[in-house]
Amino acid sequence: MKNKGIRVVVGLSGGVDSSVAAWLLKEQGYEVIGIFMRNWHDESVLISKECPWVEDSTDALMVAEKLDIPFYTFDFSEEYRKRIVDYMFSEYQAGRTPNPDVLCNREIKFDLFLKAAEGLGATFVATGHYCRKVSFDHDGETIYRLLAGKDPEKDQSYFLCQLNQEQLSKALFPIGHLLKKKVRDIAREQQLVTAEKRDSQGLCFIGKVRLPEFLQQKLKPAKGKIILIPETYRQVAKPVLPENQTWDTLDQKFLDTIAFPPPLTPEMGKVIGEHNGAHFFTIGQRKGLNVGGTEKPMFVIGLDTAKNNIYTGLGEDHPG
RNA sequence: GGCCCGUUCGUCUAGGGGUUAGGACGCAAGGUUUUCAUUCUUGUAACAGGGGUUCGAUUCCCCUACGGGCUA
Repeated sequence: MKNKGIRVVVGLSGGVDSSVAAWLLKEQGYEVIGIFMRNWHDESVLISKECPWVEDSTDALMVAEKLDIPFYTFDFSEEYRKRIVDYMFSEYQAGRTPNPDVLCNREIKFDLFLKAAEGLGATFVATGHYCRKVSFDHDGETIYRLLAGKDPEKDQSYFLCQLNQEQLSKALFPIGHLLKKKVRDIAREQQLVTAEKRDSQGLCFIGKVRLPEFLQQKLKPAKGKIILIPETYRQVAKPVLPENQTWDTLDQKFLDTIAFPPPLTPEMGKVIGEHNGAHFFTIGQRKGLNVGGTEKPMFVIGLDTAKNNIYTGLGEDHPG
């Protein structure tokens, strides 16, 4: 049988996707080991009911039993805090919006988890991500390329964008070529307990949190100004492509002026409210400003965590 | 001190003798989304106070309070 004797460790989250991924691998003849990771212990930050991980780990175990594969639990919570959560705090502190789950894949699932899997003698690590991997030869070297999942509604390739070739070479994504509906159909056919379970949301391994409350573990609230920038603030015209230049030949200076427009300043607008800390907000955000009475909804268009200012604009088509 | 005008959900406002007092923004709860957001759906909430007139006042009249206009 194809793939016989090739050992694969699959991360079982307790959801449908990884359950079906594990089943597919087994069908394909691999020697499959299921691992549940628990990387977060503080339930108090969660929005919904307590201890979702209990149910998740039980479900993962039941799936493993159903498939008749070995099952273990790993705990990387200490490293998860250091590498992912601390990074989140520092990015928000700096007024930026991090993507912890992208980092989580690079640092946890395809680093610590991958190494642990290799320790178990595995050749590959598999997950229930909706994305695909292809390979081709270039100068005698095998190059791996990450592709979007086939289901356009569920594509998760974005979360794996920071994997390097080494990591990618060890990765398997068994459900990337399937639609979500098909995955659920398989789960039902195989009578996996996770078949009807709803999709998980929020931060991977943590869950759905109220961001400002979560961040307050480390970041202190501080009153600051909300400044409304009028739609007419921009004096600079839209950048025009210089003569006899194409997008490929543009010099760095020109690109920089497009990519980094001059920062917003308080003088450009007027103070219309107060907030509890610019580092709790993100550009594009609408909710949470607590300013009403405007004709159109107000969005965050800029953050200055040094001055603790939030810049806002009205409506979707504001130049900011 | 005299003569005018205004006061409606948290905010900006629509209405004008019988309305479920409408909308927008905010806020809240759900749905979508394995980041943060976005988005969708539903919901919450008001006639400044006191007297009249009237079958019926948020609406008309008077007074009080608080804001804007011409005048010793």
